[in-house]
Amino acid sequence: MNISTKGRYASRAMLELAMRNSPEPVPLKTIASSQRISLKYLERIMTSLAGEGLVISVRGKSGGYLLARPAAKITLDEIVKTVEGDMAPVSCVTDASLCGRSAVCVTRDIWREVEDTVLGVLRSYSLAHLMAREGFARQPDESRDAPDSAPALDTNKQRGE
Amino acid sequence: MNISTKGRYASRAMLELAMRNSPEPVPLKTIASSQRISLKYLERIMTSLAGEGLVISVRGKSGGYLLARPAAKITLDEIVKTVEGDMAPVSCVTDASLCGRSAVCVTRDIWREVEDTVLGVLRSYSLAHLMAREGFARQPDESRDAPDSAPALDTNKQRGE
DNA sequence: TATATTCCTACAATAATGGTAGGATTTAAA
DNA sequence: TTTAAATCCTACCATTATTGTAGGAATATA
Ligand code: FES
Ligand code: FES
Repeated sequence: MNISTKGRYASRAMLELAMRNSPEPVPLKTIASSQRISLKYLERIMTSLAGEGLVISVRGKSGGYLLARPAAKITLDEIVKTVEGDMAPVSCVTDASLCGRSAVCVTRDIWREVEDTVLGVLRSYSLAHLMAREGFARQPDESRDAPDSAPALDTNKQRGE
Repeated sequence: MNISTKGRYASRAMLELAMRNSPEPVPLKTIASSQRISLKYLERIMTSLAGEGLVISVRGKSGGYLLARPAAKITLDEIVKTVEGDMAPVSCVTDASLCGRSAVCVTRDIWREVEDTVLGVLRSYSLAHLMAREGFARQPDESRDAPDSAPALDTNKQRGE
């Protein structure tokens, strides 16, 4: 029962992308250093996210990555699923032919329920939700008294694996 | 996101133990062959279940294993947890010191929620539930018309991984 | 005593994870 | 036009986890 570094790195990178909310593409060098993730590894991760249409990649100088949709429309299950691949805790849930007599298997339904439940939890969180948790939640009316020094985000914020 | 063979083998072995409902200890040789699990591997799995008090082991000739409690009182989460170990999808959920700044980490709470949810699903299934799904559900009043020939369970029933 | 069992520990083959390395390609800026 | 900064691609590799196997020691019954 593991969510590998890929899933966690991808989540953190996407969250940072959301928080920066930059109109210009953000280069991975920036995110890699702020999140302390190997650049090369992160490249591969982001490439697959781009392939799935969650981010838009801009090549060439002053290129980088942009969220493909508003942060409120990107949920964790999408991110985790694309980088982790199949989320079924047992392979036969996805492909019944892998197990001998899957038709009569009792536990299979339960593994399936486990998968559905996990994805349900992840689907209930969008990047916007996560941003709100970070304390960047002063959307509607500026009501909360924010610290004067704008929370800079330069040094490794939300570090921690 | 995986439940390894240990968790699945343990579940199937326990289910078979429940279905046999034998007053005499059932030797692993029997279960291993009926479930097509390596005997030596199964030994190790059952030993840890015994250590956790889910089954009772009887050593020596004509020994074997017995459920330590009625099938209705043993849930899947206990089985899976003991053989799989920590079920947290990310290690810092269990031990916060493993992640740098876990105090300010947003995603950590979510990984924790994932773990809780999975365990919740597993906890909602007892061995008795699983037996019922197998069609051995004639508990309360013998109302359902059971096949005359007692369902023998000898050949590999509920095979499939 | 012979036999059938659990218990214990060490080893090993395979697969998955978590990267690194080295470039090729693209594109904006100088 | 050149240079530099970025993504893209693919192959390799080290480490760890998984999934067992092997061989016997301990235990208890018949
Ligand atoms: S059929 Fe795959 S777990 Fe039973
Ligand atoms: S502190 Fe471990 S995931 Fe954030």
